[in-house]
Amino acid sequence: MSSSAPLSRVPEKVSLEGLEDRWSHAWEGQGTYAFDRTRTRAEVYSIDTPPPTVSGSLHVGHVFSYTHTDVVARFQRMRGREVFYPMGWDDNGLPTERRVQNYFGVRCDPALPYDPGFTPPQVGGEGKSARAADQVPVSRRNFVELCERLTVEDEQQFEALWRRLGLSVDWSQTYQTIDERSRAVAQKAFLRNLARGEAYQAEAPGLWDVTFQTAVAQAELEAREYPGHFHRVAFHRTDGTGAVHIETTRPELIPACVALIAHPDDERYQHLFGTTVRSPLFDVEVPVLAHPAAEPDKGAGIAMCCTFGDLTDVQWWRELQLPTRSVVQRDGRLAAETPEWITSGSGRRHYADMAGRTTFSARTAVVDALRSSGDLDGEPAATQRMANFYEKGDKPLEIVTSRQWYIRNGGRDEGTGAGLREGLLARGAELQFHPDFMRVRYENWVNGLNGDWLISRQRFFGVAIPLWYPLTADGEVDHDRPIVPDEALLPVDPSSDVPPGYTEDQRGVPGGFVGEADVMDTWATSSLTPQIAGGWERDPDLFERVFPMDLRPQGQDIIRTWLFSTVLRSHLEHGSLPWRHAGISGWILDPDRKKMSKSKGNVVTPMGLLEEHGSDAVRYWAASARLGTDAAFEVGQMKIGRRLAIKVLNASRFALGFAGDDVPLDRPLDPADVVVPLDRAMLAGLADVVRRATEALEAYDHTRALELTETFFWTFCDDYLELVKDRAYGSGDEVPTAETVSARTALGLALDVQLRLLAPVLPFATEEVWSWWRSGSVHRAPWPTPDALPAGDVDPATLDAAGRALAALRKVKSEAKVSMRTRILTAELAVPTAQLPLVEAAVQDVRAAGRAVDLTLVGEDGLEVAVVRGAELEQG
RNA sequence: GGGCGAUUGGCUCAGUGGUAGAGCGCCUCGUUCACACCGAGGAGGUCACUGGUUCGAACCCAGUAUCGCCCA
Repeated sequence: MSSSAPLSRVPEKVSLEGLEDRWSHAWEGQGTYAFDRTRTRAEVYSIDTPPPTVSGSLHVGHVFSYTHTDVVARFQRMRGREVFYPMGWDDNGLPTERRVQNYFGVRCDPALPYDPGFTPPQVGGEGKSARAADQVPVSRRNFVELCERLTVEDEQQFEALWRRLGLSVDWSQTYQTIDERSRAVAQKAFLRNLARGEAYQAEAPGLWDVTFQTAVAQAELEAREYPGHFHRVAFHRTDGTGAVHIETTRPELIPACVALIAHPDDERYQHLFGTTVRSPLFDVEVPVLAHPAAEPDKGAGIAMCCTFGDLTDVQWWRELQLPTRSVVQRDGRLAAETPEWITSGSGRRHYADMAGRTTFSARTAVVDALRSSGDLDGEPAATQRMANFYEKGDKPLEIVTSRQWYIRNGGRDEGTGAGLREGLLARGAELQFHPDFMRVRYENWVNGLNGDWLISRQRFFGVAIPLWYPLTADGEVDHDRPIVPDEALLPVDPSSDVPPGYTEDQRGVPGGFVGEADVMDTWATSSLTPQIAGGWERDPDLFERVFPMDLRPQGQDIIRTWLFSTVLRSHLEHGSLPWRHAGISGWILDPDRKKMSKSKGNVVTPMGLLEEHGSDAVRYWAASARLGTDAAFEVGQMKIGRRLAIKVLNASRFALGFAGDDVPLDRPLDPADVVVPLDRAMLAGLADVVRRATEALEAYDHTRALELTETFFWTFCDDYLELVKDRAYGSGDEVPTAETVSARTALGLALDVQLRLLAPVLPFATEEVWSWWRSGSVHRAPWPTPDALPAGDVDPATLDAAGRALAALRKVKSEAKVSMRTRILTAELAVPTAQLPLVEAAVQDVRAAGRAVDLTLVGEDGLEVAVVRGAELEQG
C-alpha cells in the first residue's frame, strides 16, 4: 500500500455487488492468508478441517459449518496467531470409484500390473451405469490415476465455492486423501501400527455387504427397520418325545443351524438343556444349550443359532464353541454345493432346491417346504425388525467369515489391547469439546465399541495395504509372514511394486510372493489428516510448528467416525491428542424441522445461495447459529445479514464523510481529542463490547460476539450517529471546534473498532470499507482491545440516556404523524431523576438531533423512561 | 430400553435466581438532506405441563408430555 497519506477514497455510491470477486482475488494476490512457517508453535493456530467428499454433492450444511471454522480462523489471525488453515479433498473411497467406472468405462483389477500408456475406452459416460462386462480391467494404479483426473473438476468447483464464501484458507496447503503424500502417510502409520502390534489380521466372521462385496466396520453400520415375517418352526427331539418350536425371521438359515439356545433361567426349557433336536427338512442334529444372551420374552424364548444370522449368533458361536456351518456366500447366495453336514437323502434334496439362490429366494423355497412337511406352525406373521445395514447399502448385511485387517481400538480390550479403551476415554476427557455436551457422544461410542476397527476393504480405490505375502513351495499364500516395504519407498502399490528381496517374475509363482489385494478403509487415511496436512515425517520442521493442532471443526454426525478414529491414530502414534479443541456444528434443518435432505439441498445450491444473497449475508446466517445447535435454513436471516452488510457500507461512508474530501483519512486518531461526554460514553460502551466479544470468541461462542457487536452497531447508527450529526458537520469552513473534532475522532475510532469486530463474519463489506481509509487488509489488522479506547471518567449509560431522550422526541412526531425533520418549537422533556445529569451532559446533541428549538429538561422521580410533554410542533 | 439436546410473542432465536428481550413478520406514520436493500413509533408472550426448593423461578430440583438426535 502507498505510504503517502491517501485522500478520501470513499465512493459516492456503495454496493455489495461484486465485492466477493474483487476481494477474493485481492486476497489471493496479496497472500493475505498465506501461512508463515517461520512462526513458532506458540504463535501458530492450526486447524484440521475435515476434507469434504468431493464426489458428493455440495450442500448448505457445508457452507454452514465451514463458515463457523472461518470465523474462528479470522479471529485468531487478528489476535496475532499465525493461522495454519489448509484444505483437503476427500476423494478416496467408494463414491468416486463408482463414478470413475461409469465415466471412463473401466473397472479395477488389482491383480493387473500398471500400464503407463493406458488410455480409457471412453471419457464421460452419459450418466448411465456401464455394464460390468463392458468395462475394461485396469490396474489399481491406473485406476487411481483416473480417479485423480476426475476429481480435479470436483475440487475446482469446491474451491470456487470456498473462495466465494470467503474462507481464509491458505490454498497452497491443499491436499487430497488419495494423493501420494496421503498414501505415504496412511501406509507408514499402518506399518507403525503393525510393528507395535496394534494392527493385526484375523480370519473371523464379520459384517459383509453383498452388494458392494466388502467387509464393513462398526462405524459404518446403520440400524434400520426392515420388514420381515416371524416363522414358527418345529425342531424335533431326537428322543422322539415331540417338537420344540422356535420363531425365526430367517428360515433359509435352518441348514446353517448349529444349536437351539434359551436363557439359563427359563423354566420352560430347563428339561431340554443337554438334549439334542433335529432340524426340520435337513435332519441335522443340534444341541439345546443355555446362554444368558437369549431373550425369554422374545418370540418363543428359544432361538436357533446359525452361522451366521446376526451378531448374537457370532457371540454364541464363539462363547459356546459351536461348529461353523456357513451357507451364505459373499455374493449373498447360498452355497451351490450341498454342505457335508447335511447327510440325509431328503435333507440333501431340500438343500439342492435352494442351492445357489439368493437368501430372499431361498427363504420362499424353505417356507414352502416347511409348509409341505408340516413343520411350519401357522402362517408367517409380518413384523418389523431392526437390521444392520451398511450406511451406503440397501440390503441387510450378512455375516461371512473372511481374513481381514484390524487396528485395535479398545473394543476388545481383553489381551494385549488392555487399557486402550480407558486411554481413549481419557483423551476424550482431555479434548475440549464445544459445546461441552458433545463429549458424551464420543464417550458413548468408545464405551459401546464391541470389536476392533476393521480397516481392510475388498475394494480398489483406496490406499493399498502395503504388504506382500510369501508363496510356499505349494503355491499357498503364507499370510502369517507378511513382507513389509522399506518406509523410505512409500507409498507402494503391492500389485505393481516388488517386495524387497524378490523380483517381478516371482509374482504369483510358488516360492515367490503375492501382493495384498485389499485396500484400507477411507477412514484409515482420513483419520490422519493432521499428519497429512502437517507434514508428519515428511516435513518435521512444519509438523513441529502445527501439531497437535488447535482445532478440529466438524459436524456432530462424524464424532464416532472421523473424530474418534483421528483421536485413536494420534493416541497410538504420538501418545497425544491430535488437537486441543473440537468445535461441533449442528444440522441444518428444513422448514419442517427435519434434517435438510439432499433432495431439498439440491434445490438451493450453495453457489446459488451466495449469488442471490451475497456471501456476507449467508455467512451472517451461519454465524448466527451457535456451535452444536441445529439451525433452520432461513432465508430471512440471510436478508438480515445483507441489511447489516449494507448498513456497514452506508454508515461508514457517512461517518467518514464528515472529515471532508481534502483531509488525509489514514491519519492517527488521538483518543485525547474525544472530549465530549457523549462521545466518551459511546467509546466506553464500545470498549465493553470489545471486552465481552473477545471473551466470547475465546470461548468459541461466535454467536454471542456477533450479537453484542451487532446490537452496539445498530445503536451506534440509530442513536449516536443521529445525535452527533450536526456537531460533526461543524459550523463551516474555518478551523473545527474541539466539539466537532471530538465527534469526528470518536466516529473514526468507533468505526475502526467496529469494522475489526465485524470482520470475521462480514469479511467482504468490512474489507471494502477498510480499503477506503486504511492501508493493508482489515483481516491482518490487530483485533481491538478495550484499553485503546478512552473510558473510566464518564458513565457509559450517557449514550443510552441520550438515546432514550431522543426517542421521546421522535415519539411525539411519530404520534403526530409528522416528519422527523419537523421542528419542536417548545416542549418539556422529563427524564428519570437518576438520568438527569446524563441527559444534561448531552442535551445540546439531543436538541439538535430532535430539532427542538426550546427544550426544558426536568428530572422526575418514579419515571421509567423519558417523556415529552406540552410539545408544540412547527406547522406545515 | 439407556443417553444427549430442545420446548420463550405468528416465525427464527437470546436470556441460568430479582419487574419477560431481539430481529423478522404485522399495524400506524414518515422519507429528495448516509442508507427504500430506509427511518420513527406501536401492538403482540400465564416462558410445554405438574409438583417442589426459595422472600422471589423462564432460569435450580423431581416428574410428565412432545420433537430431534445418538447408542442398544
